[in-house]
Amino acid sequence: MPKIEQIDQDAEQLYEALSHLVRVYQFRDRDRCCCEGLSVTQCYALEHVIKAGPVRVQSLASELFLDKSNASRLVDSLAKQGLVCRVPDATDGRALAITVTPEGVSLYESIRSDLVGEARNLACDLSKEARDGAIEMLRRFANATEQRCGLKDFNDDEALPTKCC
Amino acid sequence: MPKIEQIDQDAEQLYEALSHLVRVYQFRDRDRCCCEGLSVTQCYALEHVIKAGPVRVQSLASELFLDKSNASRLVDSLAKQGLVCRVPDATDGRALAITVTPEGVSLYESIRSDLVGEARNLACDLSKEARDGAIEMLRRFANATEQRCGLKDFNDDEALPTKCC
DNA sequence: CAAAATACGTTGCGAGCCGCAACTAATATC
DNA sequence: GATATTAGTTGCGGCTCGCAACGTATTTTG
Repeated sequence: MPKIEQIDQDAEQLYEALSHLVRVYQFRDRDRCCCEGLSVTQCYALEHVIKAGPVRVQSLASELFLDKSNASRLVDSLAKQGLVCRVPDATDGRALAITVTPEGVSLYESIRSDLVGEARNLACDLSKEARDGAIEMLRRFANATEQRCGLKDFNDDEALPTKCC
Repeated sequence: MPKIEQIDQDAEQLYEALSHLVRVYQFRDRDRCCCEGLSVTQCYALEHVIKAGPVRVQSLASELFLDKSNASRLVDSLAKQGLVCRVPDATDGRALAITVTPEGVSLYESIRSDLVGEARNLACDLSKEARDGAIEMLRRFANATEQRCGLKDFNDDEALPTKCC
């Protein structure tokens, strides 16, 4: 029963696989052709506007780990394509409510259904336990990386991260 | 027995989790502080030099999906830090053999063991089947994205990709 | 063998995305 | 009402990227 060794071996394979995936996605972003002419960042921005309803620039910035200046420029680019609109906020004259247009919704739905469909095809022959394991690992990797890089809100004022990121 | 619906639901969760993970990694790259002062790209470049032995600039470029000009600049940055060396290739006077220095090896081993250790900690309480599922899904996502983006070598001259990427 | 074509790597250039800082306008505080 | 704070925009410099032009070395061709 080589249990410990088995886990070490799996950890190596997880690292390799994650590493490869991230590398591929870096290219995908670089090429700026994520889907339907949107960059990956634009795609996430659109997603956030749709999911979080009318949204402030600052909310978009923190969701995408961007400076507000770039969040503003990102809104520019989406607005120029008619996917979102800048609407004056009713309760605060300084703020804007970023809203999605019907074109934005339908484009996002199209992208999302493509990608969910791809995930479905890739996962459909796996057992339920294997699929659940994959979902869980993806979440844990994301959370661990967020924490390692100090992105998380520091709700608890514990010791600083031990590593620079 | 809601089998189909279960798979659809899992596919959505896979998409969400992958999406989140990729977003976090995009930030991690942006901050240029992947590990020990190396950017993610530099880290992958170092890894390739170590794994593939003395290597040409062009090989590095294709491994990282980069133009050879940027691969050359990447070698510059690693050489400046004393992690790799440019050695004239014995068999071809035009080419260079990029070799890793002892400092490069030890830095990479340190980074790798940190990340493999993190993967181990994140995966150790999962069942074998769940871990295998995670490894398999990461690989499939990477391959699917490569193919969708037209990165793969087109060994088979089948029809072109149906989507722009 | 000489000339042309090809291959390897470097550098120059412009484009895009990034964060920081300065700015305008609106709101909150006293 | 004066001052401080907040939301968002714009200017700036930095970094990475791909493309194109270049120098050098090799391979191909006549």
